[in-house]
Amino acid sequence: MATIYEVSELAGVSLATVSRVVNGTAKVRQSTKDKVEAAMRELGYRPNTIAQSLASNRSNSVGILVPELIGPFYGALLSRIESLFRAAGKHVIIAAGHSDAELERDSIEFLQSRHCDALILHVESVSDDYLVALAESECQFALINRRVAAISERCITLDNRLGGFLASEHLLALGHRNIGYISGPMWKQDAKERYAGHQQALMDFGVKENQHAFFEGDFQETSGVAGLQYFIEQRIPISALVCANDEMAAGALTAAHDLGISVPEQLSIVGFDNTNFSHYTFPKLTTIDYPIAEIGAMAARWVLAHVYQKPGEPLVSSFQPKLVQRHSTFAARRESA
Amino acid sequence: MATIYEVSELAGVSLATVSRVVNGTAKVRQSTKDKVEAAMRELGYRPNTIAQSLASNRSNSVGILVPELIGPFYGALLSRIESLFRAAGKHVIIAAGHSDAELERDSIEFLQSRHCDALILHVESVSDDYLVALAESECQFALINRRVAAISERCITLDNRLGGFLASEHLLALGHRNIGYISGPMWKQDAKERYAGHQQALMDFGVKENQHAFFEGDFQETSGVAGLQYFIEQRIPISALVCANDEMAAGALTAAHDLGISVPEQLSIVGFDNTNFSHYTFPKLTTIDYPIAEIGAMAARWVLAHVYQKPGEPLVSSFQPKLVQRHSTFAARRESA
DNA sequence: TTGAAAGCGATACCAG
DNA sequence: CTGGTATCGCTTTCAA
Repeated sequence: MATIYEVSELAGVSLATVSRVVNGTAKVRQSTKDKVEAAMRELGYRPNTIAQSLASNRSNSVGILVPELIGPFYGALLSRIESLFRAAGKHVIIAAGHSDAELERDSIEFLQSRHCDALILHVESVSDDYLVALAESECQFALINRRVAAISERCITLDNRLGGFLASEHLLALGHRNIGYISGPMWKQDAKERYAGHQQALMDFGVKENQHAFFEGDFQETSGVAGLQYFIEQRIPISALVCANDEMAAGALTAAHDLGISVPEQLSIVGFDNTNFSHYTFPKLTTIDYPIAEIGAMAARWVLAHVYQKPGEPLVSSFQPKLVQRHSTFAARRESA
Repeated sequence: MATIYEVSELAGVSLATVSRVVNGTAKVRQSTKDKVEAAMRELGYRPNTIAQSLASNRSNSVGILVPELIGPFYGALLSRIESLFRAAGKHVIIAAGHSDAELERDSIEFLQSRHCDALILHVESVSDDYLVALAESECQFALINRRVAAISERCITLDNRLGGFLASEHLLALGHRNIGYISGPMWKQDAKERYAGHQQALMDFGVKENQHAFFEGDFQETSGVAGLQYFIEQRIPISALVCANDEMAAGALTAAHDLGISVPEQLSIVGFDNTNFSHYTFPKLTTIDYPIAEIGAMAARWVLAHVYQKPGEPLVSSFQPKLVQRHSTFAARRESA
């Protein structure tokens, strides 16, 4: 591979000049520029990104840390982020944190050791303090799906509370009064907020929450089946069920089939996230749309604007979820029936 | 961040010596080594990977090119590959080719410009010749899910033909004789092979293929619904349906529900891939397991062995799919009934 | 076993 | 507008 040195020689100009035409960092006379470009073409020159990074102290790479690479959720995020950065000539380095504090810290260090210009973090286990400290070091990063007050200008989130509210409001409006709730792990911020939204909706409709109609799951399918089984065994009377994500909703749906409970006639179910499989279920899942790809895109724009000085459309830091009504929810039977 | 220079000064040794203890490239007296390590610890030294790359001409990064980041399939692949390389101190740079020849080539160039030490390619549109030429350049890469004779030592594949065979054999053994087939785009190698396996099974059972019971889909859910609709409209009599992937099977399942066809009683359906949502469907999908994560792991091992001289377990280049029997298939009704 | 010094391929500052 | 040159942080001969 040709180096900048060979190009400068062939074009009969200095190293510095070649660098200028490559980067467009300063004015160069058109005729010189032409010579240089001809030389570059002739040699098939392509700048060595590694050398560029070392000299410029910028790696043109951004690190992305998500909980999992597998599963229906983060793919959409990564996909969007990758294509945006790709178009900007940056590349993404991807790591998985597996919702484990130590692994998350490791991953961040790993990404930093790779000299990423910026990070996009979707972390759940690491403490707020850690993130604040990280922000105080010279590390540039955007935080997804988590709001930390001290660094809120870097946070891009979904209004999870509103999402939880919408899910339950939908059911309440349909006439349901006995609503079960299968939550995510309550140590996770989003799980907590979604649940808070649920409670808010109950309150707004003047419905008293049945403390027993709550089951703490783990966002996995299996806890969806466990949750529904629990409610049935405990004879908790419910005509509707909100699950804090689609996986658990799918699990509950399966359990309902197995228990001979027909959905939505006997039991309405609503999920959360609108993952790609939510319309593969039967009946198709009513759920809350989580615009994860948009959020990823926004994080990418944040980086482009703050780190690469490429301002684009204005940044928005909070997104609104909305209800996607499909076939797993149904009007409650009249009590008089 | 401390540099190697500062470490050498603090430890009272030369740059070269520090480099030696960092890389273990040569014997260093234990006492010197201790001094150096103490100094490194004191300064929190971490080598600058960019400088290492420039000097050593190795980037410790491997590029992964897959068709899509989104969707249920490649996440599993990426996940496994990432964790294997991470453990080996390498990082992965990920790009998407979107099944488009130009984009695939672009992506490969992009990855090369990033000076990846090796690539792992899952490409479908680029020609065999291109890949052979690429192999003849100095580029190191492993090819996933595609067999190119001239470079077969770099190929890691699933026996798609066997998979197609197993799917249809299962149905035939269940007594089905009118079997519809919804294939992937026939220009894709895997789609062709799966179909060939299907034909083989029919032949083995002495069943004549109904040419009209074939529908060419595009591996997307929508073509699954289109396919089943087509068979029904054309009044092609089928009691079973094999779909060349799970997405299309899920689509066919949905269509069956909508058309009032009960699965599996009136129609058995088998998918292919065993994607993570295949047990969210109702009934749960019988399918062919595609050990995509294992295949990814093998590709990673190939790279570790061939590029980084870290031999591990022996390499295998072809994987066997197997049938995963769930609830979407059922014995054919006796003809006499 | 250790040190000195020459790169690796760019960037960027300082003159001219 | 262009050239010279120091520099980025590390690896890798070559000698000692």
